[in-house]
Amino acid sequence: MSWHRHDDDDKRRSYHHGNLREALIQGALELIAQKGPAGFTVAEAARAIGVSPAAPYRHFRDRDDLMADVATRGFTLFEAALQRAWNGGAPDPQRAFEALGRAYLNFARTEPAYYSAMFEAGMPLDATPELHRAADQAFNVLRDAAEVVCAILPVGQRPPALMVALHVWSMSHGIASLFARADQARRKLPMSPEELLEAGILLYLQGLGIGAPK
Amino acid sequence: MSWHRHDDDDKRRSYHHGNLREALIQGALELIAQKGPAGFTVAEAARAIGVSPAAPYRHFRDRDDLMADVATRGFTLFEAALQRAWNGGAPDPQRAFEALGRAYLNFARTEPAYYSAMFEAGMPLDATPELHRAADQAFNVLRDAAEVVCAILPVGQRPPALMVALHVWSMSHGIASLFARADQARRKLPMSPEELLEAGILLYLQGLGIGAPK
DNA sequence: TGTACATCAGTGAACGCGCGTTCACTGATGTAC
DNA sequence: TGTACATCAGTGAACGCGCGTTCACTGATGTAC
Repeated sequence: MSWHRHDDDDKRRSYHHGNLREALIQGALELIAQKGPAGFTVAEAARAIGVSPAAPYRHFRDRDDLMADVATRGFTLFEAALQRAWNGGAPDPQRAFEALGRAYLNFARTEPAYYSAMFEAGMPLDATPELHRAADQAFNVLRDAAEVVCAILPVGQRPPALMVALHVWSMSHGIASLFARADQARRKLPMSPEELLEAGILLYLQGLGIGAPK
Repeated sequence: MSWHRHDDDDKRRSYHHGNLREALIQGALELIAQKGPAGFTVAEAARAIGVSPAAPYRHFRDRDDLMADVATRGFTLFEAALQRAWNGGAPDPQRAFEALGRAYLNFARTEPAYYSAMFEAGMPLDATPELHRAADQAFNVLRDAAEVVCAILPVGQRPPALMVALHVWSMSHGIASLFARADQARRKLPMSPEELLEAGILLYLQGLGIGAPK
C-alpha cells in the first residue's frame, strides 16, 4: 500500500486516499482515546480524516469489523511489548517477570485506546479468528514466562504455571483498569501503579517460595 | 413512597405510577445486564415500564443522573455484601479475608448490572457526592479488613494495610472483569474464578508471612 | 510509448432509526378550612 | 364530612441530532496489448 500523489502540497486533492484503512484505524484510536470505545463512531472517524461517511465501508464490513481490527492490532503490539520486556527471561526469571508486569501497565498507560478496544469495548475475544489468535499469543507470553519462573522451584512444590500466569494477569489488569488509566484517575494512590504492581508480584512470588534474586 | 391503586388488576390503569423512580432503576439494571452500560437508554427503560419517554425526567435530571444513582446503589449493596462476608473478622482474620474475596466475585457474578454500572460505565467515581461516599465506604471495608490481617504480623514486618487492600482489590477486580462476568466467558479456565482468587489470596498472604490458620 | 478497458476506491445523497430532552398540558393526589 | 385549590407526576407530541448503512455513481489507477 502506498500514497498516490500525496506530497504535502496536495494531500486533499488526490482522489484516492491511498491508505484509508490505516488512516481509519488511527482515527478510531484517537476517538477511542478521547471518548472511550462506546463513543467511537464510523461517521466521525471518516469526518476526521476528511472522507465521505461511506468510504470506510470499502475497507470494513461494518463498525464491529473495524473495532475487531483495532483490538487485534492492539493485541499484536501488546504481545510484542511483553515479549520485549520478558527478554527471554534475562537477566534472571524473577527480574524479567517483574519487567513483564511493568510492561503491562506501561502499555495500558501509553496506549489507552488500544487497551480500551482490547478489554473494554465489549468485544468478544473470539469475535474474529485473527482477534482470537492475537489475544492468545499475547497471553502465551505470560504463560511461558510463568512456566520458566515456576521451574525455579523443586518439582514437588511447583504450582501450575497457568494458574500463576492467570494470577499475575489478573492483578495487572486489575491495577491497570482501576488505577492506571490516563482517561481519569479513578482514585488517588499512595504509590504509583507500577510500584503497586511490582510489590504485589514480589509478595506473590514470595508466597510461591521464590525469594528475591541475590 | 407507596403504590397508589396498584393491585394486580389495574396496574396499568392508575395514572400515577407511584414508584416510578424505583421502577426506572430496576428497568435500567435489566437493560444494563442485557446490553451493557452503553446500551442502556432512558427511552427504552421508560418503554419497558410502560411510561412516556418524558416521565423519567420527573425523577432524574438526565441520563447521567440516573446512571450515577444506579452506581451508588450498587456500591451500597456491595459494601453490605462485603461487610457480611468479613463478619467482623470471624472466625479468624485469614478465613474472613478469603470470604471477603469470594463475596467480591459473587457480587460481580450475581449482580453484573450493578457491577457494570459501578466499574464499566465510564462514570467518574466522584460524579456525585453520594457516589463518591458510597464507593469509599465499600473500599473501606476492604481496608479495615486488611488492617486487621496485617496486625497479625509483628510490627517490624508489617506492610501498609492500604497497600494490601489495594492488591487484593486489584486481583479481585481483575479476575472479576476477565473471567467472572456472566455476560460472556472471556476465556476458559482450568478452575473457577472463585478458586483462582482464593488460591491467589492464599499465596499472597503467604508472601506476607501469614500462613494458613491452624 | 500509447491506447482501451477493467477494476478499484472514492463520492454524495438518502434511508430509517432511535435517542435525549423540552414543552405545554392534564388528571390525580393531598391539604387547609 | 365536604369543598377549593395547590401541587405533583404523569402525558404525548415534537425538536434537532447524529448515527450506521446502502445506493448508483464517477474519477483515478493499473494493465494487456
